[in-house]
Amino acid sequence: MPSDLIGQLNESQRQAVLHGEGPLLVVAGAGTGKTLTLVTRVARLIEEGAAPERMLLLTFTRRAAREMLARAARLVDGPAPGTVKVWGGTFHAIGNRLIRMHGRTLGIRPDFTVMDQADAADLMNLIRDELGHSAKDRRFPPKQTLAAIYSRTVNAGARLAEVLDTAFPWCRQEIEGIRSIFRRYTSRKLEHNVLDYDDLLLMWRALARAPETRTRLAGMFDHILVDEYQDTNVLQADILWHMRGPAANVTVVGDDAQAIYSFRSATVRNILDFPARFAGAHVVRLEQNYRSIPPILAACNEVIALSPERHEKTLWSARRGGRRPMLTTCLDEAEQSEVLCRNVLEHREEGTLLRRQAVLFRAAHHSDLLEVELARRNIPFVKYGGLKFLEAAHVKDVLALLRILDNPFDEVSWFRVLQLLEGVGPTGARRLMGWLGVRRELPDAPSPLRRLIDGPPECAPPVRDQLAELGSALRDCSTTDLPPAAQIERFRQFLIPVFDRLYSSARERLRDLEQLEHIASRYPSRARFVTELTLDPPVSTGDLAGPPLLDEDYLVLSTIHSAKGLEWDVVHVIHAADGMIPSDMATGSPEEIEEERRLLHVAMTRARDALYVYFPLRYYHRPKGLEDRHSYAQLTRFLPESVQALFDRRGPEALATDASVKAGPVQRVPEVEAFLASLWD
DNA sequence: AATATCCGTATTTTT
DNA sequence: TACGGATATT
Repeated sequence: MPSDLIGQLNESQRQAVLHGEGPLLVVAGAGTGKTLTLVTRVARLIEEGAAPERMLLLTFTRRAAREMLARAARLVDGPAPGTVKVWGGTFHAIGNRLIRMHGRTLGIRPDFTVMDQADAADLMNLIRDELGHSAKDRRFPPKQTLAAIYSRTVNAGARLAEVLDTAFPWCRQEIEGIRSIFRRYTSRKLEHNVLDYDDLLLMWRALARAPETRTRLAGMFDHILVDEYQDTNVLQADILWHMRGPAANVTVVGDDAQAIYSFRSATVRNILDFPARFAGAHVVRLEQNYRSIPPILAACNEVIALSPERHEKTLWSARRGGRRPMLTTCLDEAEQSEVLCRNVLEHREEGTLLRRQAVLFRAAHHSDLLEVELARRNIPFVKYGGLKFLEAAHVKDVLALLRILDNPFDEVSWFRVLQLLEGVGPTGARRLMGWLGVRRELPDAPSPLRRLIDGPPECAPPVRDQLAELGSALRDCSTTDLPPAAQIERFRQFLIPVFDRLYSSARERLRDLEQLEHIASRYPSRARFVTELTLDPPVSTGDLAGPPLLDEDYLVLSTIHSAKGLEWDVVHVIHAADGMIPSDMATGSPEEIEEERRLLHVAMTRARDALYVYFPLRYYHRPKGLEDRHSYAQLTRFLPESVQALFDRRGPEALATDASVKAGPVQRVPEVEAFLASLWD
């Protein structure tokens, strides 16, 4: 390792990089060079002879893992071929790999399919119907809620009753029904060779604990490094504990002031308890911020200082000068979009590329209006977070077809696919599934896929013909070794008439399938493609059809959650109103509110040179309606006077301009009225 | 009995 | 926008 690399680090960073054997906790505030430190540590370990293929780098997203490994490779000596052998990815992605390698010991076949949360919800729904909880006499939690309750319970390792009490009190009376659904849900997944997200962690932990495999797993890695440790949950901490190996060379990096994933059962206790659990852990704190100019950092510090919890760091800036952040009060959302666009373009004029600027918001739909305005002004953008490509109905349709080929006993996929046929609804699909034998009664039952291909069942001719079509599409894709892209192409042919019948925007949806085909062409096998798509879906949706070309400039729109770990020169935080941040879905308990405060802190600390916070005064309730129903919002409670004092302020423009120009309630213009009257009265 | 269709509503955040 | 619920249609 070139010594000047070490020389560029500050004292704390150097300590973290040079730390020898044993557990290490790096408490790293926002913008303190956490990634640089982690990457340099990886590079140094390799330089000193650590085997890359015996290192594991766990990050929050695959994107982060890829980026870090690429940077580490550059540090070692150019794009070193050795570095890419480092195991890197999310807990879920690594779990997926390990379970495919060693799962047989637990009775899991290596060709299992992975369900995303929407699939999990669909299976819950299927079971809910079976158990008769869909009766209308009383309301039972809807499928997404069931999936959410399940996931939270499993990840927290808590009793169902407890989780219901604390997080889902309105479902408390239904606990018996929920329990019976969960029981069947669990066994059903095993029978059908399907794992959900949570299983990837559960089974990994089971492997790491099982007498037959635990030594092998704990012996796989000499070094394990975990990024964003404050956002891991109990299950993940357990996994780390069991995987730690004899030397316990475990490095975790995190910041309790940036914990924003408690809805996924993440707990800051993991980071707080790390020194106790991993005895002899060395602790390093990074407090020097290299990212933001001092006035921005001052505002960020003040926001988090108001948190009643103890955050033992105060960040100080290594940079000088700069302008204070701007708090802009807008009349309404429309004005917010307008002012924002102007600011964005102004910065671009001054030389800040659009992609060095980001708009951050609490919930995915908060940018809806802005997106319209950006499109109108021809400002290109990419949106991260929110509805994913593969949550769109048509993408799920083709994915279900692909899944059936890999796992002919995938109930959820059959249920979806069969309902694509005209004249087949939920009931018809269930009957057909019975005929196909999708619910595997015997361990070595014949494949439903074979049954369909060999000859359609006795049923009404229109359905039978469509089944034959479906069968031939499935056969074409299963018997030859078509590459994944060609299989999608084949299914697209099958889906053209289906989409025309089912969806109003059939053409756009079919275009999306071409997009999918394009993505698939990068994958060697269908199974790989489907799994990787589930674990690491493309980020943008719909009409944007794929990532913009690399040399194109685009503004970044992102939920605050998806902005984690990233930075931009100019950051715009919109909807800084109570009810948005904190979301009024999250004001139930003090803990929830504190998490919302950290969320705002995370958003603000993404900014390097300029920070804008926008607050619309007025919200309209019926976007479509003609009536002018609106209410007035309060500035977010996280920006009280003491924090506002650190901002420059700009008021609502419409009020600031000359009073006579201000648009009142609709004006009467007699001349126009008279003209119109002449046309139709 | 099953499917199609319409309407109102509520909608966080992610692997 | 997608879901659940209710009603209309086959």
